[in-house]
Amino acid sequence: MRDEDKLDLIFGALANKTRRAILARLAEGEATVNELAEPFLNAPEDEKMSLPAISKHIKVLKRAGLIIRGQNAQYRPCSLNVAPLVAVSEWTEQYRHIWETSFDRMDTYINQLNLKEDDNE
Amino acid sequence: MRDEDKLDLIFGALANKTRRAILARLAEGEATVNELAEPFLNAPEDEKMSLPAISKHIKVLKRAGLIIRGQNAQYRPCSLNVAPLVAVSEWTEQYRHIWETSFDRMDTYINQLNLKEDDNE
DNA sequence: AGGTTAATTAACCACATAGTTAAATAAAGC
DNA sequence: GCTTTATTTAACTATGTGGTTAATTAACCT
Repeated sequence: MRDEDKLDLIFGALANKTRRAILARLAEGEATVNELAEPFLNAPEDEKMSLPAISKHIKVLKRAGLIIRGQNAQYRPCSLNVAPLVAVSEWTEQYRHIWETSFDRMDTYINQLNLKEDDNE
Repeated sequence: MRDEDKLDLIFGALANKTRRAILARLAEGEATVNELAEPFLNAPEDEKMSLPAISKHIKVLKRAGLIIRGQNAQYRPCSLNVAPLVAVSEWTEQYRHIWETSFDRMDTYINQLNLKEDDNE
């Protein structure tokens, strides 16, 4: 698979709040699926989620290379792999000169305006 | 919409090679839909794409706030808005200390191994 | 008014995501 | 061997993505 195409999987994996939360948790150290799921099992109604749902999210993260699975008895702990995040960082770097050169604050302003308009469409 | 949820749209918009190519083109200056579509209309078989396809991609990019539309006669030029890219950059920054502290090269190595294994699954 | 150009929308298809509940697998511990 | 614990898979539903071709809208130019 080409590097360019890996970015599809990586960005796709990051395009979900639950998965980003899982990564944030893994940044503090490896965890089992149950540990990762725990905060979602007993969560406010609108954020509640089942174990298989988390299991699927983990699959997506693994496919993107963002996590590595271990094996320890019946536990299959997840740990964060930062390499794809480095790839994302490098990708965004190519645009840095644009927002550092000139219309930084103005762009931000227009963007906020723009998102508000979108809400009415 | 919360900032956290905007990231869903932003990462989702970036999770596609065609859309990233459109952004790369826009980094060089504003362009009309036809101008953006041109390289895809006459492309090698496997990359060929129609105008409406590009139009849809632009819609996704606009929803994520990555492009701003102008209006000039029947032209509706697109221009890049970097604010969401700044948001992505800031999001990845929170992980930088992890890959800068220790197992940088090792993580990368494991990741590559990992992706190869995935191909066989 | 009629035609050209730019761009979007409609209607459709195939497939992926995101979730559910229920069943299956795998290893551990009596 | 049977039960418990950890995790995944199956089967299903609803919705989003990514593409197509054909039709529509919008503004310009004679």
